[in-house]
Amino acid sequence: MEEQTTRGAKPAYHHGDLRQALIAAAEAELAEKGVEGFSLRGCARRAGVSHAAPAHHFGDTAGLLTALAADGYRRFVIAMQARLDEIADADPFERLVAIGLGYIDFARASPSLFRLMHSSFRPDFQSADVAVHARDAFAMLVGCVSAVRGEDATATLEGLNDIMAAWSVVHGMSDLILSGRTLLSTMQRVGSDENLRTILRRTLPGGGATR
Amino acid sequence: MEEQTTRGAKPAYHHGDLRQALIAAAEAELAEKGVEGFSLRGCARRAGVSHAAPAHHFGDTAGLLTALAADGYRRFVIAMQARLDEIADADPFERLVAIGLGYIDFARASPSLFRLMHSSFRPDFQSADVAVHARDAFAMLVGCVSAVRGEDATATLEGLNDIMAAWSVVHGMSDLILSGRTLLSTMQRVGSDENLRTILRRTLPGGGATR
DNA sequence: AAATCTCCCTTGACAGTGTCAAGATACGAT
DNA sequence: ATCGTATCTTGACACTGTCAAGGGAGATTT
Repeated sequence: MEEQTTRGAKPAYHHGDLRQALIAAAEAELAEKGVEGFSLRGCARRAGVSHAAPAHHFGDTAGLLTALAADGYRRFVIAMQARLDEIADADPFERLVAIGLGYIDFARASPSLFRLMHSSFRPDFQSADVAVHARDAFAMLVGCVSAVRGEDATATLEGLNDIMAAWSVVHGMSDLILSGRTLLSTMQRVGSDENLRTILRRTLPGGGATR
Repeated sequence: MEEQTTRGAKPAYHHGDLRQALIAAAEAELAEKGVEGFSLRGCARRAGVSHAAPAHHFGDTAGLLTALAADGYRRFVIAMQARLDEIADADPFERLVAIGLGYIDFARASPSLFRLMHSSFRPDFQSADVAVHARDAFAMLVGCVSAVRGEDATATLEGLNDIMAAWSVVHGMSDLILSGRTLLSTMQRVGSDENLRTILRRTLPGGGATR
């Protein structure tokens, strides 16, 4: 039974599964060198193949980075879902806080991947592989904000503004923590998980004094 | 009267003022190619000098990018100050909103420079030139948040959290707008200046329902 | 005024990069 | 068993950043 013609995890020709091995190598390369130090030939070396081998599977550097970003968004959704699963709480606002913490979890766990997904233009974000997971992530956000508001948040300007506000807070916190040159993030108290939760509770739409 | 020994705008030897010309060329290169497409030799070509000329003034690529980032932070402060100047309002909270709008102004006006300053590790952020202006920017934020709270915001955990929250909202909005792949920022209504002000008024600490 | 000095910049080279073309190799199918 | 095709390698090209060495113009000294 054939799965896919082009993308599927074809069993093994020479290498085993070079496509997957290259993605793993690329993630190591990315984590170690960052987006700006990323090298296609470096990935090939890590995987133990010739310098032109990646081209056959991914076309060019952008293609490999696109595959990385796609996998990143997939795991991004998982990270947010994990925070949702660990609370039995069905309170909509607490669920919004939870995905915010998951968002930050992901950024901290995979800083270079996060940067690739949000601050680079090298991957092709129009790619279907990326778009499908990115939309999932966006849908989680919209869903949680909608639940808090008790209406489809995309229907009204106020709802859209709440989406924008929630996304901004969480994304901004993640990015500031990653840049690491904030005086704040280096202070243990401010960057602690519990304190981040406090900030989110006070700042996310539907929380704070509004609550 | 000598100004500085190393950095001063020494009048002209062969070129006129190559150092300044290179910075201008570098900014054009950055705006056109982005951080990831930035090329030192490209800057030299733009300035009409040989490929190794920049090295003498800036050492290496990181040196030139550091100079760019330093100038970026300088103008970053100016952009925030401009928004402060245009309101006669002395209300502390409105002043906080104003610097937030200035922050976003800068990001929109110089997206690549903004990215260089916040999402790259190539410039040397320990450099004194960068640090001095970056600290000015941070001081503006701390000052405005402190004014809203009526106390030194860095003195208490709640104050630090307000700083973190305010910074996160504004930085996140800027970054999301730049990435441009948010459904939101493409919608005229959400990205409009007046609507951004509305969001900030509702989200920044000391505003919204708290107010 | 002439020679020297010093700084600015150029030239040339090297290792490394991404990408393309062509060839070798091994698997699956006929 | 032969063929076909997907997989990978080899080689080449233009490009990059960085280093070493040299040339040339202003300033300084004798």
